[in-house]
Amino acid sequence: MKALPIDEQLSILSRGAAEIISVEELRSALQRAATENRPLRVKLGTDPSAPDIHLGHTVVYRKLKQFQDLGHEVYFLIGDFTGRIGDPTGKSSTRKPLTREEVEANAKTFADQVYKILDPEKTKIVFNSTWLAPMTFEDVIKLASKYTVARMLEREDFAKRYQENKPISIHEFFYPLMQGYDSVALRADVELGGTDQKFNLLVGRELQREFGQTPQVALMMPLLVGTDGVQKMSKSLGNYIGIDEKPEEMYGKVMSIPDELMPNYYELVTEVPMDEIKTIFAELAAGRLHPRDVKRRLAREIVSLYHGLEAAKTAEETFDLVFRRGDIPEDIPLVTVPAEELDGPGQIWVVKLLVLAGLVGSSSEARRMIKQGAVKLDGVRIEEENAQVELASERVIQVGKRKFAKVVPA
RNA sequence: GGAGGGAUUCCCGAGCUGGCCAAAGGGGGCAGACUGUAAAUCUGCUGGCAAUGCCUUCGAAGGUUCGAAUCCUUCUCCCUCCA
Repeated sequence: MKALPIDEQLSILSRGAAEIISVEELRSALQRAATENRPLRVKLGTDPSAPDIHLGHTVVYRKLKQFQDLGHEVYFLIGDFTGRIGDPTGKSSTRKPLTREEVEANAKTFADQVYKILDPEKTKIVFNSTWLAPMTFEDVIKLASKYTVARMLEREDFAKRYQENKPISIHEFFYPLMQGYDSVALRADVELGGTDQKFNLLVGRELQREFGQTPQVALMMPLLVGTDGVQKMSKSLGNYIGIDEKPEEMYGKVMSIPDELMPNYYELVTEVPMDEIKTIFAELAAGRLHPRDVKRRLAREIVSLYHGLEAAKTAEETFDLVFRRGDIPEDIPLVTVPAEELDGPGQIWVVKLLVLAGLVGSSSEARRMIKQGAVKLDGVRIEEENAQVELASERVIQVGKRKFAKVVPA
């Protein structure tokens, strides 16, 4: 393994990290790996439910990739067993166990998406049911005996619930234990996770020590803030940027983040070198760079990571066309309007046209949009909700700034 | 086991002396203006329907009434206190 100087490795690995427990241990682990010519075993655990990877997830995946680039091995752990227990949020106490087929299907989807970032050659996908399922009740008791209730209650959400007299099921205590035991089973040298995983990562260290292993280094990455600029990125909050999204969509979403988020995004989800990032923001602060251009660059960087440079450029052009000049994008859905929907030769009611084009959810919504001046046909605003419009040949109808459809009579 | 409180539209939360309730207010979302694309700000909209009317909606099912989110009965679920 041709290793970079340890300090250089450390600086790469520390980029964006919220906390490393501890930096010194990481340094000696890297040192050990270099002298013994043995790659570090880097673990990341993930939920087995259907994956749909967004930029938020990629923060940790990028970190894993950095380990790979430095020659280390990644263990991408799918918590298929853990998933049957339910996570300790108290709410979704029990989940349906996934079938073997579902687990495998999800694993494949995961792999497809994760390999957009990770190097398949250096990635091992593992399932924790492999070692957790065969454990006997006796094994479990033994494992449980290695941790105390007091230490469990250090975990913030447990402590809070305990204090507020909210129920904590015994089985929830096993969640951190299982995750920790995964580290033992994998003999992990490093475990990555979001800051919300701190407690679990620390349990891993504790258990490894109990089992006579060198405790793993816990490397925590911050949770990426979503496009709303407030809450963490998550699919259910709708403030996410999926890595499978179309380039145009992705570019637009990046452009919509608040300016304050830019440094954060540059650091966590692009490959722009730290030095350069510092320069960019120094220039920005000095007023020599326009925030818009800094954000354009960010959007280009992100889109090209997942779709390539060409697609990023095209997305940028489309974006400029639509938003800066108010033109109509090139690639918009074409909807054929069936003849029976027409009211007369080449005539149709706008409201109906909007519904058929799929630009609004109901005719009531269509009326509202028209009243608010959001509807344009070939760039001309429609003012009257009962308007009949001509539809003899292809026309472009638009709702708001970004919803377009080409409509054509059958 | 006993006593009490609650379930309202996407979310939180008023209403609950029966009609003026498609249901206050806030949040979120959407749209318009402004911009740099955003953020911030201001304004408007925010159940459905070829629509100054009609239909469905206030945990579920029944009932009282000309008329029920509002009153009665049963049921389901949640919470608090006592044991």
